[in-house]
Order: sequence, then structure tokens, then C-alpha cells
Amino acid sequence: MALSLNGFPRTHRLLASNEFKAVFDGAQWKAQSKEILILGIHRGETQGNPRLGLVVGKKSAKKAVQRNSIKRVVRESFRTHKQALNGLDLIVLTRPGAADLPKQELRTMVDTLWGKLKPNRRKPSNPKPKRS
RNA sequence: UGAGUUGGCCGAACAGUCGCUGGAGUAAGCUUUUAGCUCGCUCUGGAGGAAAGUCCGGGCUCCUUAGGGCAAAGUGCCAGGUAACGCCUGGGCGGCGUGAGCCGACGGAAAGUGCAGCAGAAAGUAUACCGCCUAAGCAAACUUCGGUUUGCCGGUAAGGUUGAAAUGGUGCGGUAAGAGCGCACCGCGCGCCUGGUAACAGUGCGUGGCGAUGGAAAACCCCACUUGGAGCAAGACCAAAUAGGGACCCUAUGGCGUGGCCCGCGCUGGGUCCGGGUAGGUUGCUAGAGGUGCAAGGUGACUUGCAUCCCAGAGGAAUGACUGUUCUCGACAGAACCCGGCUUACAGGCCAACUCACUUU
RNA sequence: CGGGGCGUAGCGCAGCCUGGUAGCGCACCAGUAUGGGGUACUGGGGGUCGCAGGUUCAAAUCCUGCCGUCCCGA
Repeated sequence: MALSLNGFPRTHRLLASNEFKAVFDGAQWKAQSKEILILGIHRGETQGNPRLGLVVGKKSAKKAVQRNSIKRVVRESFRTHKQALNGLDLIVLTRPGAADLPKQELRTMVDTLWGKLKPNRRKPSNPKPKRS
């Protein structure tokens, strides 16, 4: 099969709520700026697809148009950088103020954040459930 | 030419590359093989005028038909349009504007209850502070003994003062002074007539002196009309499950049920706790009070007929990014069951009709 | 999708139903008591009543439309 390198099909997304929960509970990989926070978890298998989940709340962007455009920018950036992120499940969270950034600035910020993504050694590799 | 009013329309365009997504066709792989999943290729569709706020009205769906009474909420000049409306159109009345036009919660205060601070004599069955008038009565002062003046008593509401608001206006007569007390005109009420479907109107006729009948109902209220309740997380289907149990409590003028209460109606035990177990998929989901064009009817909203078109349907949720060219340099803003309105936001641009002012002819 | 509450001085709240004067506590400023501070007492300043219209003679209050914020239910 001739899977295109820059595509963003359904298999590259986080879909179910328990998948989101797994990333939140055992987030070893982390990168952040003032407006953006990226959490990640390594699924073990090195050749697996990277998967992306987005959390853009009303608190960070009030208007639906703003939330949509933020998601588009992040997806676009993920799509072009995903070859370096194999095997990772990632969640991108936005913080208040993300909607006030110009699109170009947001794009370059997310682009550089992928490179900054590093595993946190203090956390144990096997996630232990904090919440009961 | 400038200023303005009303109605309607548009909401950057084109090309290429990559990416997302619905549909149709087609090749391949996998599986639990009449089916489904994954992925590729070709063709094709892919946000708005407000998609928004969720303020109204419907469709649709379910509930044990929704019947009556009370309550509650909403609407409020008249007629029409519409599936319906609190919307729209036309008309009436009132107000604003030189005008085109615009604005109006615009039923009832002679059913009842309540309200109007301060000021003012008086604020709702009116009243009399300053005034004006009067010398009949009482009292006092003065007196040329004729009277004069003042107060009380009495008359009056023209003038003044207050206030948002003071109970017809102007003129003439009238009077002690005054007063619809009388008259004329205007205004107002009532009845009739005429026109209009009606709201309502009238140099129409008659009648009433007008303290009748002030304001406020976005105070309660009265009258008329409308409203059964919930909402696509409605609901339907498939698979699984709601099993079998234990303890305690409440009781059949009981309990349960989609309506705030009662009657009526339907069902027959109900509730709490312990323990056990399931919460996956499909559908509803877009062909509709649909769009466009033409014709006819109507002042118009709109209706009818014919032709033609198919124009988003996701499910963490699709329209974006980059490059190039052009211009007026791009605003408000993203469908989530679907329509009709209203309201609010909005860079800029276009068209039509009309009004006013100036200039020219 | 449906329903409800709140917005008044720097902060937390009354007043709104039943319309005419915006008040309470803390904080702030000044004075007195003390050598000074804390504290107490006395006096004072400070509010577009979320915004915009409307009703009324008069609106924080009644009505309508917006804005912000918080909370429920499915």
C-alpha cells in the first residue's frame, strides 16, 4: 500500500476517551510554552503511527472560529512533522491567550515544540494510576 | 453636484501542490465471508447572511388522547397573509421630520383595591392661603355723628403662588365681585345618519353646560384570545443485560405515572440499602411549508400553475496550509434534527425608486 | 438542548417584590487617647447601581434587548 507520507487519516488520531485518559495518566513526554502544552506517551512499539488528540477548550478560545483555526494549525503542523514522532500518543492542550496569537506565530511555535518534546526521566516508565 | 430615505444584492477572485471529509465507480488485502473493516485510484459535492443569541412560532418524535375546573404564562387598534407566530403586508389613529419617510406593549381607569415624595390653600367624594367683593348681623377704632376703616361672619374662584399634573379655551354680555350664570365660535361627551368588511372618519343632524369622563393598567386587576407535557442525549432497531438473592420500612379513602394542583383516566404493591451485572453498534440524518425561471391573480404580504435543478450531513467533529498573479488589501464570524421569523455583530462595495437643496438649460 | 441565579464604594453584601433619601461591615484618610505601635472612640471621603433603550412627573427598583459570570438537569 502506498500510504502517503504527509497524510492525516483516522488512524493517526486519538478517538476514544480511554485513550485520552491513558495519555493524561502516564504522561512521560512533555513540551510547553506559555500558550501551548503537549503531553505524550510512548506505546512501546517503535514503528507504530503517531496519534494526535486535541483539547481546545472554551476557556482558551471563546469563539468557535478561533477554536477551529487553532486545531487546523496544530493538525497541519503535526502532519508535516509526524515522521519524527513515531510510536507516540500525543495530546495538545491550549491555554488562555492562544486565541490572541496570530496564525503564523502559532504555527512556528508548534513547529519548534515538536523538537523540544523530551521524555521526563523522573516519572516511572510504567504509568501508575494516580486517581482512584 | 451635494445631503438623505426606502427596498434589494454581494461578502475578494483565479491557477497549482499537499491535506480532511460525504457520495458514486473500481483494484487489492484481512476477517467471524449473502456482510464488514483497512487502504489506493478516478469522478464529483463540501458552512452563513447572520450558520450566532436561543427571544418566539411550527414540523418531526415519544408520553396512558390532551376531557373539565383552578392556577400560571403570553398576546392586545382593524383587516388580511401564513403550517403557525409575539412575524409580515395593507389600512386607521397618535407623534416626529421641510420632505421622501420613520416611530408607537395602540383594549378597559363611568367593576373594584391601591399610588402620586417634596412643594402647594388644595393632588381626587376637591379646596380657599394671598386676593377680589359685600356694610345685612356682631365687635373694635376714628368721627364733621352723615358715616369711614378693620376683624369675624358671608359671597366668589377671574387674577397670584406651588407642582410633572390644579377639572374646558377665547370673546361679549352679566354681576357687589364673580362664575357655562347666559350667548357666539372652537374643543369635549352621548345618540342618530352617512361612508367604510372593520378599526375609524365627517365644515353632517340632534342633544348635553361640560367639577360629566384628570394621570397611571411596562401597580394589582377586568375583558378577549392563545397555550397538554417533554424534547434528536426525542425516539426506533440489533446484541448483551435488567437474572437469582438478602435485610429493613411503608401501607390499599394506598402507591406508581410525561403536566403546577384537583377531578377524571391507566396500571397494581411501592421505596431504601447490600451484593452482582450492562451502558456497544445501527438508525433518526437530510428531497424540503426546497431553490431557480416563466406565467397568472392580488395595492401588498403572498398564492396558484408549468418547467427545471438536487445544492453539507460530521461524530473529538470536515473548507486549511503553502506558492504565484490581480484588486477596492478582505469585516462579523463555523452547520450538529429541520424550517419560518425576530434580535444582535459586520471591512467595504453594487443596483433601483424616491425626497430636499443648489447650479445649468 | 433545556432551566435558573448573580452583576450596587477597593472587597463582601443590604436596598428592588410595594418606584421619590443609595446604606452596612471590613479597608482608606484625618483627629483624640499612648513616648510610639496595636487597639478603641469620633468625624470624613469614595458608587456611570453591568450596558443601551422604553414606561413614568420621577427608575438601582417596572418592561424590553444586549454583555459578562456562575450553577443545575438530560
